[in-house]
Amino acid sequence: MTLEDTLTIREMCDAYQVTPRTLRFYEAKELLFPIRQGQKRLFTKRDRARLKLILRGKRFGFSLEDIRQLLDLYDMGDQQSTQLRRTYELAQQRLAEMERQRDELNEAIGELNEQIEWGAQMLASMDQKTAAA
Amino acid sequence: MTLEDTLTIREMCDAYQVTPRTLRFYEAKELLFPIRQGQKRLFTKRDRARLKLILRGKRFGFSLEDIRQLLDLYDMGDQQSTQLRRTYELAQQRLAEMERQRDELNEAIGELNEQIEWGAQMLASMDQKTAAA
DNA sequence: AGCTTGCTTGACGTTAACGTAAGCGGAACG
DNA sequence: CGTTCCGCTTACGTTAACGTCAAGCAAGCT
Repeated sequence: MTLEDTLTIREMCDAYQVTPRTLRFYEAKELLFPIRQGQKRLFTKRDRARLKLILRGKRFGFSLEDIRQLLDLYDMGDQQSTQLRRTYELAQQRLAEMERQRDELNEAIGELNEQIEWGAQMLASMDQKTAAA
Repeated sequence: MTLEDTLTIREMCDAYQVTPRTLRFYEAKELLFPIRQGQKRLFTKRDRARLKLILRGKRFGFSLEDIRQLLDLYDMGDQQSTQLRRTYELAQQRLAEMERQRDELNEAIGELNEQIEWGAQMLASMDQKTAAA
């Protein structure tokens, strides 16, 4: 029974496709805070929510350190406004950075497309030769 | 006089905003092939063309090893079309990957914006309180 | 008791793309 | 001739995000 609604390390691994090493690593980096039952880790609902966000962040190309900062934005209930404001600014910086990255990526996609078309034409002409022979 | 139309390592660095270490590194990785005059490297027109492509490739997020393969696409006079086709496919894969990343990034930007608005409203209400006091 | 299985904590290994420092060889300048 | 540049090679250092042992406890099965 999962009375406490917690998962063992292995259950977490199976559920999220990560290794035990990864989960312990994230704990060491203060991204997760599993509780202990004796020696063993038990991952709570909160840990699962955080892990989802961590994995999403990673797909976006954020570093774990960046992610740790963003995670704090989600948890903050009613902190000092100075602290909140600082985090707010941090989020805006990230956003600007992300938009810049997106724009560069779009530009790169355009250029790469040109290159590919170039290569495609070359391939087409070679195919013609091959077909002729 | 640049009779031979070659650049020294420092001229290259200034021209392309890279360090000497980087150029030597690229040579070691067989991305560039400067000729030698005694001990010193001299970078030819071909090296300059390749370096441009290397730097562009890096902006696209290719690894140096990927780039080395792509570079061969440019040099290939009339190689096997199989090889050319492989490289062409590699570029397309990369493009798909980049588009996927861009889409995820856009999604993330949207979500992050929501969070920020949330935080902004909270800040606004706190400012009102502060002003009232 | 003995063995296996699962989890734990170190601690060292790995990859990419360079940075950085040490030490040496010529060339140019005063 | 001494010093200052510039460049060369060799080689160790760096960062991120884990992988991969090593060694050891605790529980459960037989």
